[in-house]
Amino acid sequence: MADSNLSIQTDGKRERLKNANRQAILEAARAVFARTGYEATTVRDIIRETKLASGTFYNYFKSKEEVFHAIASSSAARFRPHLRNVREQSDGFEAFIRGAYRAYFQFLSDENSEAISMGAPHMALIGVRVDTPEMQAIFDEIRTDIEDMLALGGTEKVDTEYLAAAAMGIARDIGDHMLQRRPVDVDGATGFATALLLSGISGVVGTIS
Amino acid sequence: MADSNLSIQTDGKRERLKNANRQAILEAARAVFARTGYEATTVRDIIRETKLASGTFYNYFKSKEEVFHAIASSSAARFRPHLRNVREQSDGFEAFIRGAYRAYFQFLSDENSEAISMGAPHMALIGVRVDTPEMQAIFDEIRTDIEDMLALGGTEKVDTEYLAAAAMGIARDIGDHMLQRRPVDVDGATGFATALLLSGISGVVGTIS
DNA sequence: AATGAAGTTGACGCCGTGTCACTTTTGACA
DNA sequence: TGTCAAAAGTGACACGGCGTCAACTTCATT
Repeated sequence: MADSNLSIQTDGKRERLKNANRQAILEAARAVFARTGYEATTVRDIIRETKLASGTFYNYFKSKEEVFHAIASSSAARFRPHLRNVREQSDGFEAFIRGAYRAYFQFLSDENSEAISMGAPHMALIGVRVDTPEMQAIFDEIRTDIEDMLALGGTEKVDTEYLAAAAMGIARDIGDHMLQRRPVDVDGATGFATALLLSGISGVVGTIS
Repeated sequence: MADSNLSIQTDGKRERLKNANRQAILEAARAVFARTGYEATTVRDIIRETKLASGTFYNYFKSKEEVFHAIASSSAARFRPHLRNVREQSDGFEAFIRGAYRAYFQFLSDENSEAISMGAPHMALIGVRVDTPEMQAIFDEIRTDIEDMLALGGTEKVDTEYLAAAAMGIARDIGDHMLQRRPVDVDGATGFATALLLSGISGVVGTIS
């Protein structure tokens, strides 16, 4: 048969080119969104930053919205390994929570460092709430982590969905405010969020509505 | 002079008409956003739901984005009195927090009741994060409330900006999840958020980064 | 009733979108 | 190395939403 070396071949000029183009579009989109703001940018604005023609854009993405989701997804995908590290290296619940918050705030700071150094002209991508499958996956992962950890502790039942939601809500909003301050203080945000959540949990254990 | 009855006159067919038109556009926009989703709706879609011509839209709003902000602002503006009631009628910090969360979750439930009963086809307006001056005002109000209440208790210094941010982050995310559950349980969400925040605060008092 | 100001109307020009027929590039096979 | 089909790139074009504006209608004032 002809499937000796089908499917995923990273070699071959074709594949490399396709990959490079996709990356070029993503990078251009990232830059333009940051500079111009999501609403105001057009597909042409994005493609103009690359060497490609307008039609080529549509070989890779269906619309500007899809590029945006791809960026958000890749952002979430890049975060997951950090979270995995934290989970594996943490000894106990408190360490996990602290590590997860630190990882998130650090990640946020890194991802927005460009926008921060530019004085955040369009506040980059923060403030835009996205709900991709990747995001959902992270939520589920965190919820499961919390469930596992609390189960180990032999504590009573908790509404882990609400708890995970609250943990992420805290992260999101404190993160936004952290990015507004100069200098950006990852440790401060981490300490605050961790202390708040850990103390808070003791209040909701046994409070399954 | 002719300024006997200038400025704000609610009577007069002219004023009434203008007001009615503005309301009609807002209501139509609300409906179309809920049905079609924000991104997909066009100004024409909105105006088609009214008896007005396309050009008239622009006598009232600069763009679809501006209508959206007006809706969000009015939503926030309608919430503020509830918050004021809570503040005035609450005796002590705990009562205030609980009252504020209950007011918010109840408000959220009411505002989205239409979308909820329709099975939330486009999840209405939730999931879209807006940052209008009205929203900012609510944030400031809550932050000030927290500062005042904590000062009365004679507690140590707290990073009230982060605390207010966390309080609102908790509200937002738990609120979103509350709306996904059937039946929508305002009391459950209120209890959870209140318990979490109140216990959590004891962890951050004295933790000013 | 007359008049001007305020508000409405919808056709129009502009511009971004997404498509598609055509061209160029790539890699398989001889 | 030359041939060829499949894959990818290109940009002109038709379509549709946007915002404007000159003409028109309604309102309020004298």
